[in-house]
Amino acid sequence: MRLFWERGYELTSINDLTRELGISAPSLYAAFGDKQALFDEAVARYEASPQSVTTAGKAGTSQREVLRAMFDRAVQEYASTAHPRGCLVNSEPKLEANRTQNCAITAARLREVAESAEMNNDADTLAAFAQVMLVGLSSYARDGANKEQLQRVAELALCVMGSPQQTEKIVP
Amino acid sequence: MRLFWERGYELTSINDLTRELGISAPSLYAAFGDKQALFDEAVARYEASPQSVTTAGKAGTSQREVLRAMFDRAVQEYASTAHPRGCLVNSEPKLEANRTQNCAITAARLREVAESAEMNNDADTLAAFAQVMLVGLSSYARDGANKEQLQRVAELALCVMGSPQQTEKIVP
DNA sequence: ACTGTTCTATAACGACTACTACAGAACGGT
DNA sequence: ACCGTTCTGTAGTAGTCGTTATAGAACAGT
Repeated sequence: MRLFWERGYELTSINDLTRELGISAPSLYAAFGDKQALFDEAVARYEASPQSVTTAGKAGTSQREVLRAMFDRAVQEYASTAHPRGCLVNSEPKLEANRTQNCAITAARLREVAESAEMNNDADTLAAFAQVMLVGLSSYARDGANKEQLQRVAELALCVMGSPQQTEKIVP
Repeated sequence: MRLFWERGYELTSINDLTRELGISAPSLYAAFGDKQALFDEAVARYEASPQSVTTAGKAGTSQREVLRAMFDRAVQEYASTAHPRGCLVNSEPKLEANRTQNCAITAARLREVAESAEMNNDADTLAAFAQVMLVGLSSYARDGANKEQLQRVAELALCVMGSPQQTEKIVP
């Protein structure tokens, strides 16, 4: 997972993988099938991580809070030095289907928390905007941006939701 | 340029290039040096194109108009079917330096048109936000988004600048 | 101790990579 | 018509790619 994450699919060779895993090629093929299957398992493991941005979207009770939770998680994770920079899914050309699905998941989540005051924000467009931000932030982190730089951009992006006071839930 | 644009550097082989150009490998090497040099020339040609997003940023007399011009151009170009989807520079991992430089160019342009009413928007952060949006939009287009989808996201992104009336230039 | 199974590593496969030595064709100048 | 230069294609370099056939080691059951 780490190797695919930092180099991408094409630039990660079986040789790199066997050296890193400490096993020989036939063992790798016996265990995983082929390179694509190993990659699929790595991606599945990545997406199942509790640190994933998608799972962060489950928090929050308003559209703004959902986006904030996702952006905060992205800022935290994409700039972390504990693992490769950026996002595996949002950086890898082979993972178009995953990005599209994540976008759909976000749109569904946004519809769940939609309030009358924010209904003017189309959930699909808002989810696409969030996905665009995440891909862009991942690239920005890969290009060397630190956590503070990511934070400022994410903060600015939240302006599309208006000020927090405007969208705060009004309990009757 | 077209091949690098649609497949990226690593996935474009000399064989692909010679077949497309209709010349043989030795001629290609005599003309361009090596693969990297040919790639550099292709990127230079791409960036010098009058359709480039960077040149679009030269228009506009306010920070908002500069961003709008860039986003409009991105929407127009990234979803065009006249050439590969998305952006060569913003999709290619090898071109980190180009992205960083484009970000600096945008920041400088934003400072030029800065007005007292918008000085609260830090030009560097705003340029980084624009760059993040462009990378994200490029990925979105590559993943299959059409012009209308890009347009809606770009429109939403402009909300960070407030409504047009607020930032419109006030002639004394 | 012997057998059958499971795991591992060495070594090789064919196909591809970027790149180039060399030979022949095409060309302009005299 | 001939020579020298420039260009082009054929063919090949060494290396890497993903993948696998094969042979030996480790191990459990009888």
